[in-house]
Amino acid sequence: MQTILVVDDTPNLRQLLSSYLSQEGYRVLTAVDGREALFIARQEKPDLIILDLMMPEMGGYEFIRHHRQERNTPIIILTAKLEEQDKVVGLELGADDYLTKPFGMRELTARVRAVLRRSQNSESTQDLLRAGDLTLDQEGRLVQLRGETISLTPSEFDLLAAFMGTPGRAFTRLDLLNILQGDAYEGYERTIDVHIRNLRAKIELDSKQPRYIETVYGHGYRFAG
Amino acid sequence: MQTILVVDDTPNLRQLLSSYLSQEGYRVLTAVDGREALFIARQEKPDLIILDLMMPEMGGYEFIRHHRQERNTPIIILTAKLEEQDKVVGLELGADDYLTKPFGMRELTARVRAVLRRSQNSESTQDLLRAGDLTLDQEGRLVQLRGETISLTPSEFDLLAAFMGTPGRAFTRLDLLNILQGDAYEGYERTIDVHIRNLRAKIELDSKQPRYIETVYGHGYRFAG
DNA sequence: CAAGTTCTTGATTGGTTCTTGATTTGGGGA
DNA sequence: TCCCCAAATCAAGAACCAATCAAGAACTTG
Repeated sequence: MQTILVVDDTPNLRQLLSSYLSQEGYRVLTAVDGREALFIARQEKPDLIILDLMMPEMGGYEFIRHHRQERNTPIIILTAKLEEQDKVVGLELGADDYLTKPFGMRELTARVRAVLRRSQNSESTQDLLRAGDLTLDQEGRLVQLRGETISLTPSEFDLLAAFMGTPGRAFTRLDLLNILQGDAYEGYERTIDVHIRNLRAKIELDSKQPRYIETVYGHGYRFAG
Repeated sequence: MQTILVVDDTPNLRQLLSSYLSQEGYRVLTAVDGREALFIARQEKPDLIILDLMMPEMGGYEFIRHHRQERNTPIIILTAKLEEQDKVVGLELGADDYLTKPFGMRELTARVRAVLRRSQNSESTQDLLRAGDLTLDQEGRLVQLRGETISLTPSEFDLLAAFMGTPGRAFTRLDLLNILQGDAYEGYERTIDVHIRNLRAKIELDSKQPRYIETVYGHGYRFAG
């Protein structure tokens, strides 16, 4: 099932889109501004984002810029203004399509289907995760630190990918063991400590005061995002 | 240089689009109806088709249906009518975008660029793959290294084609086995190692320090791109 | 059908990574 | 501040992985 993230500050429109798209068989998430949208997009990795350009807090443009740094989820822009200028800027920024309000639901779903079909064919879904001066390429299993490719062991890479995939989450050691060994994990939680130690040695400037992988005392570890 | 085919029955519009797009650096061909468009498209294989839906002789819908049987060139639809109906049908038929008349030239070029950019990313059907001083011709199943044609076994060729088709991706051995034997693959992952070894012997200067086919420890192999 | 290729297999080797248990360091509550 | 438990560290053995080779099986081609 495909997931669509709707980002709009007006509750009515969120509600409308949400119910309509749900009926069409999509899983629909909503966010009220760019900030929340970024957060949800990181966690849920939606297949498509429908975005209102005019929003308080973090506006649409800004959201696109930030989000594009991390993923290239297709984006459909909603705009109230009929100005050509906006459309052009939006498309240049990397939006995949746009709709001017008011629009019909039939039209919307047609666009949604078209964009999703395209993005599935193109499958150039490069999974690039970024944080600070770290870049992790999931597809290529490559990690760069300040532009330099660094060499990680399989476990180190998998842990870092998990961390960067949901920055800010505090993982327990069991969570992490789970990631490394599947749910049939067994054995020592201390193993994780050693992997964390080795990872820190490779990516942190000062292992004593880690910038990326923080210790959550009594719980586990968290990636600062 | 990219080629755009403009299909419209009104000479004015053909002229306008043609001169504008030429200025933007595209090679522009024109056709007055669907019949002629099909003919030209077969010959010239344009990178993009801009199509007026309302045309005498063979109409826009019909053209799309016929053309899609042969290729999937991206198509932008022009429509005078503001009816939602048309847009929906057009998109369902496989158009990639549409514009309602009247439209601005800035808007048009933005769309053109956006659509071409998208289709280039997804163009995995490119016949000639290049990397460093390697050239792989999919259609002719030929590989050249520094201008010299080299001889690869079928498996070696298929592997190299897969690698060069998505450089930078880290394939697992199962991925590769899949490519060689279809999804009914069976048997030893070590088989892949041997193919890789033989491939390296043919294309790498120093198999110990491969420039093209890198080992991703604990995972598989990656073509450096 | 026979000769020549290509593919697969299994064993071996050298190297990397992971895990473990003991020990030291450090955080936080009483 | 002291005490307890959690986290960091270390080194060594175990487990794992990639490269390589040679021989036989499977496939192609004439």
